[in-house]
Amino acid sequence: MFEFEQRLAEAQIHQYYRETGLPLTEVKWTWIPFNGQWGIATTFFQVAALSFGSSRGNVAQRANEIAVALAERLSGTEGFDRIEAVNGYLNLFFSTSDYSRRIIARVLEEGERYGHGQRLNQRLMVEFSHPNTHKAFHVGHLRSAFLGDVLARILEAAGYDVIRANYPGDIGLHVIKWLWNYLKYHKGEKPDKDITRWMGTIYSEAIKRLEQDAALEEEIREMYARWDKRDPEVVDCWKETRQWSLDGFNEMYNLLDIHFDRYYFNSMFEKPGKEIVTELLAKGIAEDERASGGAVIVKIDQMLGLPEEKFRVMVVLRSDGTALYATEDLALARQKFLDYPDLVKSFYVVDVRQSLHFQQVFKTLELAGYEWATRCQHLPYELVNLPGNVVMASREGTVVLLEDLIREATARALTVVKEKNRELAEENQQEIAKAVGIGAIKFPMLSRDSNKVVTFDWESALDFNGQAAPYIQYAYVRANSILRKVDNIIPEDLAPDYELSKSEITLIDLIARMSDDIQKAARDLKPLIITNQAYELARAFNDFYTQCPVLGVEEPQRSTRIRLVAAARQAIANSLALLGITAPQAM
RNA sequence: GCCCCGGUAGCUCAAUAGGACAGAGCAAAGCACUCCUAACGCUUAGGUUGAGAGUUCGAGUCCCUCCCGGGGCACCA
Repeated sequence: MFEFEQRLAEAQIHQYYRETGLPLTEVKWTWIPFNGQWGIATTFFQVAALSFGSSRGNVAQRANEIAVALAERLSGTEGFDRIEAVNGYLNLFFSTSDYSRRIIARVLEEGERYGHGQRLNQRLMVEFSHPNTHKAFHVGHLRSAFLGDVLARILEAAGYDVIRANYPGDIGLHVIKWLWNYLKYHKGEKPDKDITRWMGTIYSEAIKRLEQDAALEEEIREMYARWDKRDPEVVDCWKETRQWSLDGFNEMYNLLDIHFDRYYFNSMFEKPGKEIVTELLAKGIAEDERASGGAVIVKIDQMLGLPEEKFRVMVVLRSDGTALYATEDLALARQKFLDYPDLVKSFYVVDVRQSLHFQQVFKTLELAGYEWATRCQHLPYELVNLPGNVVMASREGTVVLLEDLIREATARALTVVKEKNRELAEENQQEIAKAVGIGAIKFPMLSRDSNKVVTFDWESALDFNGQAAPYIQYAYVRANSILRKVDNIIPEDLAPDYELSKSEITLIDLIARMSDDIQKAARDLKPLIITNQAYELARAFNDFYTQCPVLGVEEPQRSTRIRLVAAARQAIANSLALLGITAPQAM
């Protein structure tokens, strides 16, 4: 926003360094933390420390001397209202009127693109969600779905072209067990509603049956053999029932506003995976120990000549010659680069327990000579547990189903909506409840660092107060409500010619930081930077709302504030969009 | 045994590529609703950032050693 003035100041600082023989260190700007008037700041501790060379000196004192000298020299620079030196810091305060006018004008001009970066013409892939077909979808699965979706949104906003990929686990022992139970006890049945729940029920029933009677394992082996031989009955049944699961997932993805560009199915990679294993053997990277009853393995540490264990040993093919997850992951990684050779990065949003696995897969591919292997990156996240550190697992029955959570959250939101918006049509009330309920579910999973475990409990999941999505949505609604009263007619660009209050300045300040925050979130791959930003923005708006009347004040203050409200509404809307959270029109 | 991650207010979490007094929410106590929607706001209280040593002008952040918790380490995914 003030890039020009900033660069000018930078040039002058360097000029001063040259004249006084100080080292030409980079000038790093930070925001001045104080409220009231905004600006940028830089420190001179580093320069001061360097200036002493090997001899000693009082760094703090020297830093402050430099700051004072520069404050003197820069005083009067255009674009800055005030320049001061404090404790070795040089603070440059922007001219408030000019600054706020520029910010507001820019937001209103750029609209939903405000804060977004220039197109970089660099393509990325984010793989996330990867649900298992023939199983229930529970709350533990949400984290990957939300994180991946929001990362994709953030990276897009930062300027990348993003391919959103899904990798459903559509085959494997769990599917075989499911098919066995279905064909034996439920043949011909079809789910009508709540597909995913129904699929999950068939699966857990299979597990129960197998637990009760160990002899049934033989039937599972037979079923697996039939699958291997591509027995038409089994394959057809698999195809049909798999689709049910996918339909169920799609329903939920639509509800959650999550979309994919590309589906890779686990079942597609069995053969190509085995081909890669053959290749690894030919290249002498993998070792076939099947003759001695072992498996096909890659001794990664040994290949790399590492003295200590790091990547350990990866099994790439079972001793019976069948493929395992690792086999398929080798082929999947390759397929992604066959489809999109220009990928700058290929991200995998998968839980932290698979960290070693991915290191092994990527390192093995690197050893095999695939140069793109170094562009693969695992983005781990911690699990969602139940109180008492209980892991959510379908087999254990320790799960909270997504359907139930959405239903509960939406129902709770609906009672509040009905209470507060009696005059609204039922249909609109439902819509708002959905936006609020789902937003409330998403927010807590996005607002904590991905390497922190989330403990799910109903009470806090359904608590809409405080640092939560509804707070931000409410700020949006309030802004919207003011603007509706002026029929959304926004006054022409004008510079505020009254002294801005602290809450107006804070609000503008936060709006101004948006594009920095998006870039930072993209750089660090951290959605929580956006949840923090959105929350602070909402808080600043709520503060402004209570402190500054808009419609009841005289011109030109009134028009300026209407413009500010419009800019704030846009900024909040953009933040919510990045988080995949709907901004409702009323609450 | 080896590797990875966490430990910040009673609880749940922040802390911008080492930078200004470690900040929010919840819970607690009090205040506030004839005024653009109170799903809001204000005040108070609450901290030896797990412990110890180190690097630095400056450490919650970086190095080292411990303690506690979680996870991972050959044919599960």
